[in-house]
Amino acid sequence: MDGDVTSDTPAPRPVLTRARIVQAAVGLIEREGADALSMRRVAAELGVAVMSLYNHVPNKGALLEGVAEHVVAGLELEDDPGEPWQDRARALVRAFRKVAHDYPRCMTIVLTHKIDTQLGLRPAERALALADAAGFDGPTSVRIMRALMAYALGAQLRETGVVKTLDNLVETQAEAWAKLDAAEFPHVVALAPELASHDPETDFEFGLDLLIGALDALPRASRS
Amino acid sequence: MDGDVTSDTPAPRPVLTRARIVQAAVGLIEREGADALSMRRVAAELGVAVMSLYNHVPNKGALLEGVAEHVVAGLELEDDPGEPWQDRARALVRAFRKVAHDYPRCMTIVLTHKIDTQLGLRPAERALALADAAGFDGPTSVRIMRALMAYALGAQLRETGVVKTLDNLVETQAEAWAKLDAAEFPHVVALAPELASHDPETDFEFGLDLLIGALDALPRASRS
DNA sequence: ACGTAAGACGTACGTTGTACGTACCGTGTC
DNA sequence: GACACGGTACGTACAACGTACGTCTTACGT
Repeated sequence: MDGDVTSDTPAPRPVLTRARIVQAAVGLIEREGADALSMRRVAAELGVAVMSLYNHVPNKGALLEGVAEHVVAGLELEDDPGEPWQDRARALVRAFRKVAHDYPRCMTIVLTHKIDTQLGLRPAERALALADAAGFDGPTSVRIMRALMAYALGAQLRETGVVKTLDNLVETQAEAWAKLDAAEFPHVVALAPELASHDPETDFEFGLDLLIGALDALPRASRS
Repeated sequence: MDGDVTSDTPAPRPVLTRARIVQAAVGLIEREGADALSMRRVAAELGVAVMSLYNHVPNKGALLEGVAEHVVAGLELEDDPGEPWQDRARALVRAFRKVAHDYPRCMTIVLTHKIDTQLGLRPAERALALADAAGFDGPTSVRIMRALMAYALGAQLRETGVVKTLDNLVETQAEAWAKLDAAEFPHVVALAPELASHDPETDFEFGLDLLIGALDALPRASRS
């Protein structure tokens, strides 16, 4: 009566695999935060013993790398070389924004673990391709890529709250505002409402337009 | 003979204080990495028992916040309102670069822990002040601050190698280059030398000039 | 001189990552 | 069909971790 379990569609549950482990880890992190991730919790999530995980993952660090890999694999990088390069650049940076929004609590791990698959190179390739299409020479293209990456990264960190410092405390502790003396932080106090009201979308696009506009104004060999 | 120990300059060694604990933690992190930090190691560093730390720090999380606080306190934010705002903006963003260079391995912690002192607001205040000086209105100033922060953050993360992913693997694994097929990553392969040769200084300034130039070109109420 | 509060310390508990040995199970090879 | 074998699941065990709790020493106000 249990013979048909071995059909051509084996029930995915009992089969333990690296992909399933990573997925469970990602789910756990998104639900309870990166601190809550432990090999025991992941094992419990999958209904297996702790050490069974080590048949598919050498250690916890490798699991975290797997998580980072999984997240960047979620980058939707469809590209239409026919479009103007400005729009392609926007789409690229926005793809970053999307994954960061989809996996907010995984971002810490993505940022602190390297990705040794070629997946990590896809964004770089895209950025270089469109810089090339825009008519920039090699070295400049590399710098453009790095500047775009830097902005995409930083903006996303701020928005998802991975970076707790800087101006993020603004919205959380309303009572702290009272203790600020306007003498030391006049502009911060004066612009309190603007600082408190988050409109990440336009904030993000503002900086993005700034950068792309600057790139557009840059001299280059061939104009489109 | 030990009476003069209680002079006006008490020997800093035996006196256990929060500042000394934080400093030891920072030193340990910079020497051995953030993973090596543990309450026991810090205590050993200071030659005290583990639980003695808890008289000055409620828990490890608070210690990490202290570390983050210490690092941002190192921001050298001298400012001359007389200078053109472009130069002031450059100085501000470069201050970020400097601390990130001074405490590279602490950056992970700085980024993932909030700072509840007013120290965290100093950069924001500076950015808003110079945006104001440049003649931008309130909401725009806030956006400018956020864009500058985003770039400063992202650029520094890339440079210090906190972000292991993206294009950082490029320089480390020279053998990986061979496995890249030029069909999938034509631009990456073509620009390999440029990608490998790191000139962080000019990379950083390139993006910074891009941003500030774009700001300069932005319409605003009062021109300087 | 004495009570009191603060700080340094030791012990102990629960949780973590993982090294190691064991048991099962499907797949060639005779 | 019997059998050895490689891969996988599992349980046990250990060192290191964060920290709650109780104790002891010490400095100080009275």
